[in-house]
Amino acid sequence: MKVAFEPKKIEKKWYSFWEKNNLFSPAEKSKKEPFCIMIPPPNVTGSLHMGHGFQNTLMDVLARYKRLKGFDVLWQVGTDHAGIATQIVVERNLEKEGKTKESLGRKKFEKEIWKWKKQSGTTITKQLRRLGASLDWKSEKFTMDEDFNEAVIEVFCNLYDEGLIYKGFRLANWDIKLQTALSDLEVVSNEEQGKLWEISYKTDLGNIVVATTRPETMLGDVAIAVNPNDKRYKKFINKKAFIPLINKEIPIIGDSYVDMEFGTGCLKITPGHDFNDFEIGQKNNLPIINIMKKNGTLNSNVPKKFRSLSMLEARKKILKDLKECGDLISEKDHMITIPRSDRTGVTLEPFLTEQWYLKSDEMASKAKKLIQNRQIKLIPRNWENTFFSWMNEIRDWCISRQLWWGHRIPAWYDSDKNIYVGRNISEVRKKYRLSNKIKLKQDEDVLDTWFSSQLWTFATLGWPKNTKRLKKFHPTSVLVTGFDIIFFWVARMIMITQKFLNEVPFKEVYVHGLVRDGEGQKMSKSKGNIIDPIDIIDGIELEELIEKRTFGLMNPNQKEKIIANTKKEFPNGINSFGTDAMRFTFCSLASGSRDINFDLKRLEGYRNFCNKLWNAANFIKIQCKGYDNKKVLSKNLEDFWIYDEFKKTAENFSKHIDSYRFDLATQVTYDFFWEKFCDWYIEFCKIKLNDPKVTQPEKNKIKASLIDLMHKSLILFHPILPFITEEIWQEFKPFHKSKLLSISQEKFPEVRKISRDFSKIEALKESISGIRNIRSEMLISHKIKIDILCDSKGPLFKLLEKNKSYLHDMAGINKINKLVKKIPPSAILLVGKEKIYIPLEGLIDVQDEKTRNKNTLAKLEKTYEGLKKQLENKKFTKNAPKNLVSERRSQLKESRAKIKKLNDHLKVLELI
RNA sequence: GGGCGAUUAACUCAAUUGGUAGAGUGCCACCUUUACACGGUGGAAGUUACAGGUUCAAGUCCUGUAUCGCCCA
Repeated sequence: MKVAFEPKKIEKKWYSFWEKNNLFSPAEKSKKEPFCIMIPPPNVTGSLHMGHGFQNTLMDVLARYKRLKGFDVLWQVGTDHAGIATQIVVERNLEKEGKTKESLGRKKFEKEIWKWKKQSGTTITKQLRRLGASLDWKSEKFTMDEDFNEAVIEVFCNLYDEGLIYKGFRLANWDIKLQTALSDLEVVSNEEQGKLWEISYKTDLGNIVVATTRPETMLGDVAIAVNPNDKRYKKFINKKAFIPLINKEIPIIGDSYVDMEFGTGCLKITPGHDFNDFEIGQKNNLPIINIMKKNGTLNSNVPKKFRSLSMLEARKKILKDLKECGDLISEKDHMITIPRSDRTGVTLEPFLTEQWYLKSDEMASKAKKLIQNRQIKLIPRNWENTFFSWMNEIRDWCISRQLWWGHRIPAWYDSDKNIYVGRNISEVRKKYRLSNKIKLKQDEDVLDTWFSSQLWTFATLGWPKNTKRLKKFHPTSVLVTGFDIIFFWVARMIMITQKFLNEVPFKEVYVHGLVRDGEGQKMSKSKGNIIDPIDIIDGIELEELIEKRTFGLMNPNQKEKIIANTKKEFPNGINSFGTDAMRFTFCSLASGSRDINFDLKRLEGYRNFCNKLWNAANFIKIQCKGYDNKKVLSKNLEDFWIYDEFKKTAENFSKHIDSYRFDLATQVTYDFFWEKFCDWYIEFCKIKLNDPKVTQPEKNKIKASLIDLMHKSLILFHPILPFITEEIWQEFKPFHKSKLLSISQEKFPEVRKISRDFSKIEALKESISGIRNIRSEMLISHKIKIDILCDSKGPLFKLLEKNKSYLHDMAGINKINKLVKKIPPSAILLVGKEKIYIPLEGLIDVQDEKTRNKNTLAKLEKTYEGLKKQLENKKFTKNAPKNLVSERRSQLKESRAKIKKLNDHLKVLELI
């Protein structure tokens, strides 16, 4: 074993070992209780980011922990075809070759995408392996797999036959760049600086001034609306107005929707290009005029001079023309909410198209009940509100996309555009009794990616076939996901699973936070603050990091800033920390809060922890060289104590993992191993093992205990630190003699209850710490061994005498002398009710000891006063729990005694 | 405008049903002690954003204010 832990040397080898031995697949015939987690399928051509790293670490901890606890675990792996994202990437690649998808045609383009998937689709799965994720690779799924597609078609056909899927002609959010409709959830609305224009319309009763943020849609106006209660405009209602520039006649209507306070109180109504206007139009039986083509330019419904202009160009021209004819009254700055495409960033246009919709209200109300009666538990629970508020306002879901990559909609049309829906064309002909002579053409559109992802929990298990896996693992145990996709994914899974399986998809949903950078900023390419988890694992030079962060920037102006920030934050690049340290850090940050600010400094501390574990193992290995473990354990006080500490730690660890408090689980782990096991237990053992007076059989017992505790600790830590624990466990095989192939097959460590009084060991530790403290404050070199005095009649003397080798090595104590009548000038240490005297002659200045004691006295008096005040309060003694009151009483007693002793001691010092 | 969350040590975060605030990093002092300097020993550091209230007792519960963030309109 090397001195310092080097993760690079061990990680890769163990992952391939696990995979080769198929350690992560569930056993079909196992009678163990099933436990199942579905991975939120990452984009097949994507790459790992910190969010993935965080999320998959937590899932892996759960999966490994549950295996140790004796469950038959399935952690289902797979990837998502990610319709829009993938299509965009492939289109961009083609662009570089001067090709477009149209020039290739649909079939060839699809082939190109599959080619790309084959080439880059393993990136993310390889990265998941680097994380140590114990996924069941044998059952890996892809949402575009043949059988998965069957499930998608099955669901679509059933929903259609039931009337829940329908085709509707209405406004949808239209991305002019992709030329597809999007669902409400793919819209990102942000406040942006815009303008408010006032435009004058001629009417029968003179001019009326309309306020608008989108003057270009004027060409599609069908009415002007005013509030019927608005005294200013009441008389205009039912009169005619004329659109400037085109002089088209439109009615003036009254509608209470119009806000009298906003703008001029006059609203132009353009149902073809505004969602609110659309509704007003429907209500008032107004026509709908669409003035836009699919690519965002104006169509033949506008005068020739505006045709083929983009919306923005049209705006400029219209404003110019209005100005010229004097109809533009004013132009003011105005903050407006601009809807943009989540994917392309372009401004979305409300656009009149025919799309497929899924009726959602009924399914939503059922899903709501499942959360309300806790059949599905959201953790932390406060996400319920968010969930309900969306469910209450759910709108029908636009599921069709005008893309070429995705599940083709199983609908066919005859020449009269009649719709036939079925699993395939032959089923359609049979179902609708259509002869072969009738020509049928399949719908060109594909389904929204989330339509297939919503089937993830059951389609991966074989549905619609009634497979053994489905029976065994569905409903799944827990879903681990971020709050950003509660609506997109979680809610829809609940709805669709309830509908088709009449079950919940999962019993619990652990909603974790989003990983941000050390300053709480969201990590994004444009901010240039992205950290790649693999770079944390392997490390990266500054230059390469800068290169990575500035490559392919949308806005090259940001480059300088990103370089400066990166240089400032990582002047020496990023060190290699290894997967285990990163996983430990992720866990330590998983407290249930919404934002996770990833701080590399924390990472460093936990890397050190891995090193500590490594070196403790190294120590034991050195000590036990050539030792044949007979597994007879040492049974001294400190042995019982450390086993008891381990027992508490293991229990707390379980408790915290079971309640998804990964941060607390890492805390108890760290505390036990470093503060208890290394700082005290190993130090005790070290002394005995080096002590020639200790017999060989006794030493063997100590070795057995060290090995056993190390073995148990490794298993306990394995869910969080899979690689280092596997490495040490394998190295320790000659000691612990397990016949298993891997630590991952072990059972969660159990320790029998130990009923002992540990006050002696606490007194011993307190004595050692106390003496060290005094020595340090008195600046006594650790090389100088000193004598102490203690009352031989009390139990402390016996304890110290028995453990004098510990005091010798750990506190630099030479002799423990009986108390003599004439106590020499000493520093005094209070241990419980007893005292330890450290004679000061020749060691320190008496004055220093006085100051030290006065400081201690002041602290003691402060706590004493506090306790006294509290206990004098009759309300406290009456109302507070009895055990608390008695605890405070004994605390008071103790501090009173301590104060007295210190005062006595000070008096003695005064005499010197 | 509605809703949710946050504000605790210099930084990043904890604190069970209210019971007298803890880690990691950093800081100070000493130590190259035979597992580990990615280490050891000891130490300093907080008016828990602010103002009220409830309570014997408030970081924790209630009300308000400020700042920041997210979601929905």
